[in-house]
Amino acid sequence: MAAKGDKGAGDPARGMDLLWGTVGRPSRGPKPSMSVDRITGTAVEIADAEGLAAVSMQRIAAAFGFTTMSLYRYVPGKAELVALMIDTAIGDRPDLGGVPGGWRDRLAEWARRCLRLYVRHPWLLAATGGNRVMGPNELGWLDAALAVLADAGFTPVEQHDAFLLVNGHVRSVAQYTTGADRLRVDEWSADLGERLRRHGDRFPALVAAIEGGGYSQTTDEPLEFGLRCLLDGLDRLLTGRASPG
Amino acid sequence: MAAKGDKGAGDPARGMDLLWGTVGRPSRGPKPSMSVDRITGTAVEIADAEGLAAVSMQRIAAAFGFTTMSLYRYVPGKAELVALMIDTAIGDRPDLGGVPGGWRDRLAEWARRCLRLYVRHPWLLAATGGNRVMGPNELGWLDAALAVLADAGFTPVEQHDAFLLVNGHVRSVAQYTTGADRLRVDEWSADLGERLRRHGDRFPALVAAIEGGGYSQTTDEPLEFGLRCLLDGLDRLLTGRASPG
DNA sequence: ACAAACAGTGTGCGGCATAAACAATTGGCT
DNA sequence: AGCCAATTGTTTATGCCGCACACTGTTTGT
Repeated sequence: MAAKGDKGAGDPARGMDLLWGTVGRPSRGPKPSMSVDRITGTAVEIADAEGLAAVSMQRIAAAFGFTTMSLYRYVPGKAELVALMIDTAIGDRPDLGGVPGGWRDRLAEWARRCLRLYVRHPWLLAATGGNRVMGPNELGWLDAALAVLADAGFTPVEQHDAFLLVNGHVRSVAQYTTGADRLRVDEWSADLGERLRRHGDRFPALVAAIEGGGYSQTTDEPLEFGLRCLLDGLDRLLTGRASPG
Repeated sequence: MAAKGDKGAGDPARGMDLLWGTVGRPSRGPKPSMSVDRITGTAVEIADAEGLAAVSMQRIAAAFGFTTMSLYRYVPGKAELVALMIDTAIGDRPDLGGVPGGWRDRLAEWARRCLRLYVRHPWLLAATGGNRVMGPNELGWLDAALAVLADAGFTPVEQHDAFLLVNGHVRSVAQYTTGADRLRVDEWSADLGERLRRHGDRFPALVAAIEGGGYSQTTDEPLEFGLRCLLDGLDRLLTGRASPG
């Protein structure tokens, strides 16, 4: 008889407890052969190596030599497992205390470390695509950024909007640089170039830009360009308020 | 015997021809009951109403009263169909000729219309997540933005980086506002609030920001805030170059 | 000693994309 | 007019996927 407050393995609310590490281990019963951490860890390894699509319950279980269904003794479902993967890959909040300079340098450093995360785990972009519940580590990163912005003198709403802005830029650069299916893109890019040359009059600005210097090749250049613009704009907001004359 | 230049229904290179409308209709054989346009159209309708996950070959075929496999006579595979859906949903390039004001106003108008696209088709965000080949309509939107930036006096590389910046902001705001699985989020948000209150010391800036005014409720506010910052930063780049004294 | 709680297995369902072989239809060419 | 080749739509089957359910065996509190 399960009490109404129970959180069995199949309880969807257990996902939050897993995320926050507040899970009570049972006393009776056989000792578990695996653990949520080890399952999540191998899932992240698979995703890092072969992409998020390669992460299936069967694939993870096979890596342990167990059956697929055994995983459901540890994790309520795949959605919860992905949430765990995300928070694991994100890791501890960045320590921006030792960053020299002002709030601009600290926020820029936050962005650079965030981008490094997306580069290390290319699947993170797709996994964090939709609206979802943030885990403690993700909240930690959010808090670190908000702390910098609050210290700089922005209001709560401005902190929120500024975070959305910086985070969006990092994700945009990450998407531009970390190509998941580069192979198929290369396969078609020749065809695309051909068509662009044929329909050049339909895309004059695009053709002109490509011929006039193309696009950035390095990862850092687009990130730093955007950061400079962003921080300049945010700075203008602050200075305009400090000296309203 | 298929010649080496042939593009049958199963040929993956046919995807590009479908995207660009350069497809030769056969003369022999029965008259087709469906068309690529109608298939793509209903696929978009399904995605608009029930999300991208609801779009399956069987679902589309059932909407026509045909079998699943019949679709493969028109489309090489699902990936190509999604590409067609994207370019269909994006639609014709925006006409920014009639927008009063300078390049700032035109670029802002581009961003607003782009956001409207994501609001109208919430699945577009996820569908355009990874690296992929852009269709003619998407290239048109890109060209429209590059034209504004080129006219303002930015170099080709700057045009590219600035586009990445603006586009990223729009996508960021779109992700924040258009919640796909809002239900499950709401289901957990109460639990999250409880945990935030309990672990408040771990996220001081976050708690302070929430208690001090929360976050933006409207769609427009975060978009306009970010746009102002972005355009200010871009403007500074131009004016700094015009008067280097 | 016994029963409750738990771990891992086996089986099976419904859904997904898609490959292959097939019958029916149509038009170009002789 | 008639044939053949090209094309359409169907049938059938394969191999994935997440996951529900019933079952066996193990551990531990009482």
